[in-house]
Amino acid sequence: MTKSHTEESMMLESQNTANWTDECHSSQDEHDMEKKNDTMHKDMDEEDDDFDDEELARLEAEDDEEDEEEEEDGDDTKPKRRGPKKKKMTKARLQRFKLRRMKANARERNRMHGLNDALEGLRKVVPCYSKTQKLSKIETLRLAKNYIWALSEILRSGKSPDLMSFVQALCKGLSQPTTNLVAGCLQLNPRTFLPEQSQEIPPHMQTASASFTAHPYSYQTPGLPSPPYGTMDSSHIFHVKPHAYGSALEPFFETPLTDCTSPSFDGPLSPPLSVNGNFSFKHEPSSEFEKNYAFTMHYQAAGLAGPQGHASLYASSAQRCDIPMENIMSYEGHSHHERVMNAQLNAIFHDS
DNA sequence: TAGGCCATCTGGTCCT
DNA sequence: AGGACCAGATGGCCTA
Repeated sequence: MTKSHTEESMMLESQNTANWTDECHSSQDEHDMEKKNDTMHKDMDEEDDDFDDEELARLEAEDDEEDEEEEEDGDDTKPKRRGPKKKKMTKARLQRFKLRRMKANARERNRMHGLNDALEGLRKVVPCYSKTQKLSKIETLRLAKNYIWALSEILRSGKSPDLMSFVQALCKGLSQPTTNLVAGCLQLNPRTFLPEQSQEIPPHMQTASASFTAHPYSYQTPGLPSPPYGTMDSSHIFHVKPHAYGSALEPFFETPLTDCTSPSFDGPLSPPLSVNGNFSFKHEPSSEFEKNYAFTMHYQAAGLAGPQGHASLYASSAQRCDIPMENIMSYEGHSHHERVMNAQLNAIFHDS
């Protein structure tokens, strides 16, 4: 503590801690109560705000009176102590301290709520949003960082990466469950693109995705904690309706296609070609919505001003879709977000 | 039951 | 002096 002792800490020093906590009816009790009833938070916060000024003024007044009493009580026989005078822990001071603490707690709660709101906003704009299985805070930040990096890499190079390397970049350093979640959102099998799982990057990716796999800001996460929910069963991931091409898009990457109608694949993925069929719709967009919901929608939904460049960049490609929309998205019932996201990816891999 | 995640409280520090 | 920010501690909830 570099600052001189605060009044509160001095009081604490002079008080028996046990008595202190008894008198203060344990802040943890308050904490427990709060946890049980969320509405109580708001009540508490409001109470704090309403109560404070008046009460504080009253307590200050009481405090002054007691200070005067203290001075009168001063005993000349006792040796004078050096340093800051420790004020006696009066009832008024105790109350005042409690009051300050309550105010500080309320502020801290609000601050954290604001932080969480911001994080929730971030969750909504990273390419994997599920209300039922929310990304953890740390995973949200990691995914956001990867996403930013991946997008800026696209801008920087002016080239579209192939889907695999894009997803690899997104999933860099993410936990297995998050990777599965991202894969689920993208209708991919994480086994097919995760070096950690598949051990090696498929040869066709080594050339096409050099810049993407060499993540300059990649952080090594040795011993990345394995979350308790463990590996998601693939049945959670691939909620794709039966499809003319097979049961899911997963096989697309195990038996890659050059296009939708001729399921064969050889040679390296070149960005535009490689993903052409995978994120395409079979029908022409029938509505303005379908034509335009690409990136602009994404940003609008997030309450952000959509970057003009992106909007125009991605708008056109949404019209090249071949695959029925309803077959694209079905994960966890969040089809809208996923449609939007797939449209973005679709655009990314079409426009170069 | 262990471990991960989270919300909250708390005291310290810095800034205005 | 008071508020913002931060990090440590704690306990609850949830899932494997």
